[in-house]
Amino acid sequence: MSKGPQRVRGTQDIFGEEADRFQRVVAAFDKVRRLYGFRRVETPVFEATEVFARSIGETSDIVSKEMYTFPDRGGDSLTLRPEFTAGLCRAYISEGWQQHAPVKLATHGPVFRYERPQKGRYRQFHQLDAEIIGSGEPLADVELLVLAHQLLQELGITEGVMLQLNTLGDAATRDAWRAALVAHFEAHRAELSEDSLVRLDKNPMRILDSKDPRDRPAADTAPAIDEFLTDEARTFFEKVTAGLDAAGVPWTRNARLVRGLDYYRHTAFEFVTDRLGAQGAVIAGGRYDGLIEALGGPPTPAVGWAAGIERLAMLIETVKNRPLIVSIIIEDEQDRGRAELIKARLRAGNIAVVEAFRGNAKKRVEWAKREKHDGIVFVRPEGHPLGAFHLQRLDEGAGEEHGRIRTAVFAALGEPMMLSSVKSE
RNA sequence: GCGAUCGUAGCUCAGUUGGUUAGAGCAUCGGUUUGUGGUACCGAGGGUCGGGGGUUCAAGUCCCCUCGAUCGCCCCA
Repeated sequence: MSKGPQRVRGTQDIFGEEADRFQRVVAAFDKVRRLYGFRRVETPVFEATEVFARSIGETSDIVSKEMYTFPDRGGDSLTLRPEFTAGLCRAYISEGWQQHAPVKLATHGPVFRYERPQKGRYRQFHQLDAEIIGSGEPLADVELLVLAHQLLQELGITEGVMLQLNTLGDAATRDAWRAALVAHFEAHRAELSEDSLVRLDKNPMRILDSKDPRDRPAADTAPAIDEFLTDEARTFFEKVTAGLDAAGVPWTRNARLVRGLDYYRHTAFEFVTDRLGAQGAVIAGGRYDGLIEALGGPPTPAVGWAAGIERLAMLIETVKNRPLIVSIIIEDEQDRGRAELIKARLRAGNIAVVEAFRGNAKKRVEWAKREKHDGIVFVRPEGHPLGAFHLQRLDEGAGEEHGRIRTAVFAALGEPMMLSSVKSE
């Protein structure tokens, strides 16, 4: 189409109402995380490649195919963060945050994955992230889930999103279950899809949630993890579910919800919607008690989740209750001084004021209407018999709104008679 | 990496079985009427029809390649 540089694939320029919704998600998260005592942290957008490679497993082809990795000038390999967790764990180790343990952390920002874009999926996208590092208590899992639930409530996402919950058990449980799964699928090798035959070697648990109908019979008859839960693991999961019930957070068990990497233990969960096509997970997380140790730190239990800001933003309504905004229109630049005074007073009164930079009065009126401003303040010439300005309200219907803009503008402009007089209704 | 659909002015789109100088609305710019409760009037600028190649007397319209978009598969830390 047009010449000049183009947006690179999988990136987005977020503008206008979409940007407002994006910001609303972030604001809600910031509000809620404070209510739970999560501390805001900022970590680098890139890390040594090793941080992510070790967190994901060096053998995984995620590392080679789906991360933005590049050498810096000194020859070190760096990687744009594909998630927050690994970087936060690195910081926990390298910055001595162990002294704060258990520490509750919240952050948000861009993350990067080299993937094919599709609905709700970008190469640079944005996440909210909450982690509790240094606590192995089921209470920590519960608190994160209640926090996530409240975030959705805060955003008005009350329908069409369900919390799916599972347990992966402790290390002993996981190993036993995995072995049983492999044995089961090996026995049904002939029935599996080509994709699942590959999964059998690389990531057998993923066969459980395969979308290929050919895999369903074998997947549906696969041994359930419950048969392998140790007493400790079972007790842990029961405490989590009991906590959710006590907090009034609805959930459903999804025994096929799995995590491929070995350091995941116990709780795994996703808040899932059917409103976003194939990318249905809006908040996902779990307990990763083995990760920090894998990164070279001390054995440290931890649990956390991440949420896609774009996906949440797609689920919320247009921002309502925006602050009042008025257009100011002057007819003659000679009135500039008075106009600036009025603008300053309105803004001091918490009323947003904008002024079209060009066009005659007619065009400016049309612009204000098009932009759906709440009103127009016409600045009158010096000595005008009807006063210094005239307020025209542009709001639709809503009688309450009518009064609101009038009251607010007159209050902000203070003693209107000092500016001259104000036209009454 | 794979598949399907799509790609015409800044934006949203029309463009008949391929046929003369490619259209509309909105936006932009200019002017008229004006002096104000979302649509007054007139006019103008703006497109090598994503890019390249091919078929044809003739291609926005057909074929191939390429790039991009959308949705899905794989993957999903």
